[in-house]
Amino acid sequence: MRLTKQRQVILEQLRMTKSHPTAIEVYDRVREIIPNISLGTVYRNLDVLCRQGTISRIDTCGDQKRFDGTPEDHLHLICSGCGRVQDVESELDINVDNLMNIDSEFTITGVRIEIMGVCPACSTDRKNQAGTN
Amino acid sequence: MRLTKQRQVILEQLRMTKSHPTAIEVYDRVREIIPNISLGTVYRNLDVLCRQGTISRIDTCGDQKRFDGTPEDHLHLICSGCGRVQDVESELDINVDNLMNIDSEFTITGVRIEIMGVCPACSTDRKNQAGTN
DNA sequence: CTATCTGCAAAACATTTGCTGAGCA
DNA sequence: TGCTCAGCAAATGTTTTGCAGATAG
Repeated sequence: MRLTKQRQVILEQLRMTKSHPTAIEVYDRVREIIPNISLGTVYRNLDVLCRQGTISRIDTCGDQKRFDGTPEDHLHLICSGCGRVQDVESELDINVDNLMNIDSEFTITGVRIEIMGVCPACSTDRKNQAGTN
Repeated sequence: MRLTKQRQVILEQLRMTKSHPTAIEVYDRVREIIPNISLGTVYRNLDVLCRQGTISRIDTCGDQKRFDGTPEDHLHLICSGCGRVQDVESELDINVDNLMNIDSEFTITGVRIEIMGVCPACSTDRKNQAGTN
């Protein structure tokens, strides 16, 4: 795998931010450094980095996928309004018992747990909307 | 809200199946009864029925959304290969403690829990692929 | 040198929407 | 009869892909 300028900057920008940007948000950040990079290149590199395990893809947060520069195991807090994702710092005490008792033809591989919430921006929107009713 | 033939058949087909079909799968089933129904009508009705709470939408199972005719609270088992969704019959003992201890500017509203697995069809695919390597 | 990668543009795919005519209540 | 709804087709938004030229190793 070649370390191109494009791939380098994409990974760097993803690691630099605490947010979990969409492909287009990554594109916008990277364009400030490589103005003529193409969106296709961004998508292709995000895909390669995911396969490699260098980054991870969150595809449970709405219509656009989001990318996470730190694939280490941690919980995500997802805004149900806009899909924004935040890492959860706090430890969460979750007991998942009798997972293996599930009766199905599927091969069980694990559980997916995500915290749902409303981000400050969407919270404001909701209040304003309520006011105009 | 009017009870059109189209709306009636869409809901009926969704309730009739244990699978959690995508919009296009619903469209295909309904077309056997109303051959000239349009895909737009299917999407519009699925949307209305979701807003109403009559059905529910699962949008965490891949690129296509899936629809569930029984919106009562139950767990989903999702195939990580193809996104197929199955209801989980067994009771799962899950303790989620200190959810409210999460330190964030988000307003926490709940937890989303899904069981991940591989369905029989994808399991076979995987084996075949391994064989050809 | 050459296999991999980029930029560009077009294609693919799911979903939404505008419009006009149809049909439920 | 009036207002909601259906069908059709075009638009939208995200992501993927084909191709020809550029470049890392």
